Amino acid sequence: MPSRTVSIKPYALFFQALANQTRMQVLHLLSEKGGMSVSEICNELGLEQTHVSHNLKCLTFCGLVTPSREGKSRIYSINEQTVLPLLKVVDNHLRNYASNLFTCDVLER
Amino acid sequence: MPSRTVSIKPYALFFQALANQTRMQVLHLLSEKGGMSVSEICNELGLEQTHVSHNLKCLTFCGLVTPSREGKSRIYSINEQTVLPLLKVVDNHLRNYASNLFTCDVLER
DNA sequence: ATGTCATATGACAAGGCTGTCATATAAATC
DNA sequence: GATTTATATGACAGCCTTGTCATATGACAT
Repeated sequence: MPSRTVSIKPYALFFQALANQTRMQVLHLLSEKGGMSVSEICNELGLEQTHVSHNLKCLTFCGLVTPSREGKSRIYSINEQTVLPLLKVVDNHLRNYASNLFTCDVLER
Repeated sequence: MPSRTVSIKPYALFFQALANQTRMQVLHLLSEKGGMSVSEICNELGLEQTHVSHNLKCLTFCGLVTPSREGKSRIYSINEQTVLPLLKVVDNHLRNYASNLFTCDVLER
């Protein structure tokens, strides 16, 4: 039995939100170009609206993006305080310790 | 079509390695107690050996842990350079922006 | 209030991941 | 080299996640 029980599930859930190409694409896009409406994201990434909306809901739920009304549109912006340092750590990791991830489709186990 | 195509897949794969309770438990454990053999990890977490080995392979593949022989055992240690800052960012995020994740089982979407 | 534009929601099939079982390999001791 | 101990690998059923389709809601203008 674990000697000190930290609640682990929230961590796994949080990372699950990031473990998806579409959601990572959205985060990268928003982190580079700032707030965007759903349809702008769709156009930029060439993805369907419902597809993007579903994934934005997931990102919103995890506090990674925040929507704000602007007329009929909803502008989504990233949580810079979290996303920017996170991407920085991962950039560094991929470069230095996990370059193999660039040439594979599936996780080994 | 994306105006600037960054390779996104490696990011998603990397986070996928973290999007699992067992693997998060292992990372937390190793980050607190240092290097451990597979059987020690099993005992600490109360998990089956094959289960742990499978997940250690995944973590190793992603460069999050590194094994080293010690007699018949294999000692696994975390990549501190990545894991510690990563957990710090996420700790902070969960506290400030995603406390809802503490009381849910499934990601909303 | 009706129409239109923008976005969200619900449901579901297809595919992917997880944990477990059975089994293999690797190192050390006898 | 046979045995024991420690860990790894392969296969597979069950579950979860994904993207898509059909449809609903919300805001604005007429």
